[in-house]
Amino acid sequence: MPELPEVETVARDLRGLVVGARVSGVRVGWLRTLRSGDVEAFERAVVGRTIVETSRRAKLVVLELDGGAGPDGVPMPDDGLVITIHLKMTGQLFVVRAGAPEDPYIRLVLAFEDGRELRFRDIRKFGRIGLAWRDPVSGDLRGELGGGRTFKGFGPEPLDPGFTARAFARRLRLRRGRLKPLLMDQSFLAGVGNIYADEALWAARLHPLRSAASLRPGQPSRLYRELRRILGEAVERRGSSIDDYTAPEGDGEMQERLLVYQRAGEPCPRCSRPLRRIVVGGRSTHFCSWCQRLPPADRSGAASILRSMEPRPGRAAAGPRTGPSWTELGGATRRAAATRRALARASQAG
DNA sequence: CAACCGACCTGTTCGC
DNA sequence: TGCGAACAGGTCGGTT
Repeated sequence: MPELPEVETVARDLRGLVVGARVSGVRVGWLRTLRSGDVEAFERAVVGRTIVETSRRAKLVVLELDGGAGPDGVPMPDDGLVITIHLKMTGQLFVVRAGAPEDPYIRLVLAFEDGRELRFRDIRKFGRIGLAWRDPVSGDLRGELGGGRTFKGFGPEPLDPGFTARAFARRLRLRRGRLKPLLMDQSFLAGVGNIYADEALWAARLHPLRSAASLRPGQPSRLYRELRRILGEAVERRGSSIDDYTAPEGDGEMQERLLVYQRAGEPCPRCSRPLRRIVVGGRSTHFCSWCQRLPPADRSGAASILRSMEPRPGRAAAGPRTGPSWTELGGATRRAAATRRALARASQAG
């Protein structure tokens, strides 16, 4: 669930909690949480080093480390080593005192010399923690220590002041795919996931199945503008608290401002026609088929997807289930999620 | 290059 | 009431 705004919030919250903390030990509860799978190598690399900054790149939380100390206690030069944390869907980070009670979902712990711990909690075990390097020239993340895969190149940061509408349009011109998967392609643009892709496309009045090549003048800059506006507001509001997302210093409130995500069947805030849900690239996609038109050229390839669209009037009596009824479940789901988050926080509070 | 699928995981919710 | 299927979705690797 965490996308750019949520990960940014976690990185910012952590800054005040872990900058200056020196790593004294590592505890691994689920081996595959470590990208390299090599606990000893990870320990050797990070124990004795101090976290000097926290940041975000794409959907990665980045903990920047100093050079640590050599055998004789002499400070070692900064080699740009960083710890990378990908929360994937259910990852959470907490800072607590050592010995605080913990539940069975703690997958990795960084112990600090001051008696506190950074705990990575992840119900579904998809999250990954690794080691990488900050390239002194480009400033971007490089490689992976310990035999893990290298990061594929991340695209530009949508909120980077240097990322202009012109640069976005230029990038768009190089691609031919559909807009929704394109926005979520981390090598095209960094940090956008399912929620904010849907919101931005609706705000820009562009159909998720629209091909990038079919955009008319003015549309790329509109998409650029809406995407930045929504991501910016979401960062201000500390992200959307949906399902398992929570930040070290508390939930966000952007979920109250989401206009189409998980709102299939509800009236479109712009035209009042019912919002639709389709599956694109295996992911739920929410849009308004009136406000977000598909040009004839894009229709043939999209026909099979659009045929499975819901909600369908009068499908209650018979026929296969085509998907959950978000309209009726949204509230209950969100309440359950809030309860889950509260429990998670309580179990980490110590 | 683009699209799609299965794998990775567990908890929740749904239909029967 | 219980049971199994569907679903949530970020990313990677493989195939078409």
